[in-house]
Amino acid sequence: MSSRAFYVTTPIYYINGTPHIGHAYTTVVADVLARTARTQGDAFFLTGTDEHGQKVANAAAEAGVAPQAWCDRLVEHWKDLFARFEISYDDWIRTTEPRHERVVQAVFEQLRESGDVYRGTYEGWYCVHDETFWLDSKLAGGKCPTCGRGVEWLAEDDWFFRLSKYNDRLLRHFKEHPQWVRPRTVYNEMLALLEEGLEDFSISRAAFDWGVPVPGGGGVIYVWFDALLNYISAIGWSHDDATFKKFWPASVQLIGKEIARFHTIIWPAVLWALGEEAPELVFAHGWMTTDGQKIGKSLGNASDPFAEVDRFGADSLRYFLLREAPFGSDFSYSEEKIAQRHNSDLGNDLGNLFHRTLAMLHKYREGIVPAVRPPLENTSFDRLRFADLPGRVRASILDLRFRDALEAVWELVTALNRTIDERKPWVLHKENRADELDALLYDLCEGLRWLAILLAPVMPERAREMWRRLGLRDRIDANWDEALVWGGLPPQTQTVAGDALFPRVELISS
RNA sequence: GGCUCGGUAGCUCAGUGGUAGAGCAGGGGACUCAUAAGCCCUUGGUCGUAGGUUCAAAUCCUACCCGAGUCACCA
Repeated sequence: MSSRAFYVTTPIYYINGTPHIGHAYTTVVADVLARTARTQGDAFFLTGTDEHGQKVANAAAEAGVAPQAWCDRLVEHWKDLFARFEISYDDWIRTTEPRHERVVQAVFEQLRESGDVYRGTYEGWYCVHDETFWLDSKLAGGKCPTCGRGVEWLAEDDWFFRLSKYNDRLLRHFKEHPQWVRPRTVYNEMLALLEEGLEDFSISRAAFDWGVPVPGGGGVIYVWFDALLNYISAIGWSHDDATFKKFWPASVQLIGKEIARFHTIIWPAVLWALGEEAPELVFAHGWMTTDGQKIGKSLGNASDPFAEVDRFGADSLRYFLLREAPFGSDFSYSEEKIAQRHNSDLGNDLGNLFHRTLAMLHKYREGIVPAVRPPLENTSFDRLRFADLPGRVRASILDLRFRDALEAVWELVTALNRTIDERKPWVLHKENRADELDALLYDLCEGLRWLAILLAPVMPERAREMWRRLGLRDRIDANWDEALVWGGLPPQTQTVAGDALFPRVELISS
């Protein structure tokens, strides 16, 4: 990673409905990246909502309210959900905010002046429901191939973006930066599209008015063109150069794979048209599936994310989402799998390690972290083996290999559990080998302190609880290079006994 | 149909030329500080199929089978 500030974005979420677990997924991933990046420097984490377009207008009309009132109501669901998941976003952009609309119009005007936006006529079949133009050859029996509804012939004067002009540069960019779109399969798909050739496309709509007005009149700006610009409007493009230069180009832009075209072809072209750089990395993750089916609201198989948080806890869900599958590919989501991860990894391995260690500390030393004489010797715990652990964990996370990162952390969990069994503190106590017991208990507690710090980006709430029980007062999210030095746990710290960190949940058998 | 990716232990996956791996699940054992958790040992795979290249292939090439994705505007 460069020394420049870290900037991570999620898609802004289209609020024609309420959020499901898939939306939480993308946002949790971004949150883990941001929290990790903050342990080594400046970071900015942007998320938000996409509030324009005909579908939002329609949803509002059905609810019998004005579009803006609809958005104001819906956005609260999203903010509530992300609060439940402890999402530490630095800014929440709404595309209906004046600060955003001003930028969209400024972009439009600049591109109109430079000639990359021009006036043309769009003619073709149009599906109102999907806000989509269709070629005659694509229609299914005269109906919209996507939603099956009727289409109408539309001919309207629109503004077009000169995408074709950037075809060659995009090809070059893809060839020169084979890692800029991940995973590989999405990169290949996009490269294939580029090789087929790009056409200019319409970026305005005349048929409805819920959108950013085209400067000077002539309809509203196409919702996608509007939406993409959130990534730069929020960090000050055209009005706050210092902030913009600090964070752009984005370090990581997370997306779902269904919107890869917009983010890896149209988006860089628009940026280049503005004289800006493309993002460093666009990462398209896979779907969550149930029984091999994509989870989505339209399929009716999306579980209520609020209920899932109530059942398992936000941290267990966060852990599951990152640990279960390699990031990028689809993965199957089920309560059974979550319960298994929760009970096995979190309850048995981590939670029980924490619990048994503090229980012994209380039984043998009144819960007070021993002072070790001489410091940090006479222990069998091989801490040198973990000297490079923080670096490995951070590198894996920032490379979006979350599963690798968690597996690395679990090496420490396993090593601590093994050490207890090998050194048998209950024997040391019975035989009055006080120095050995002190040294062992100290190392175990110090290991727990490391775990709390390393896991804080993934499980912020439970990590804070570990921190509190360990009697620690300073920041859990301090710079890892300074905080993760063995021996950082102050002797004589009074710890707090308590209930299980991850109480077992019963597996559903149905 | 074209293109892309994948098919490795019951499950989720790692492994891209040199004697098949991890976690979970299953089986056995020793212990007791602990959420009947943890620790140790262990069963289990002709690496989708058929050919080919090579001293040597899960790993490279070809064909085929199966699954997923994508093919111009689906947050």
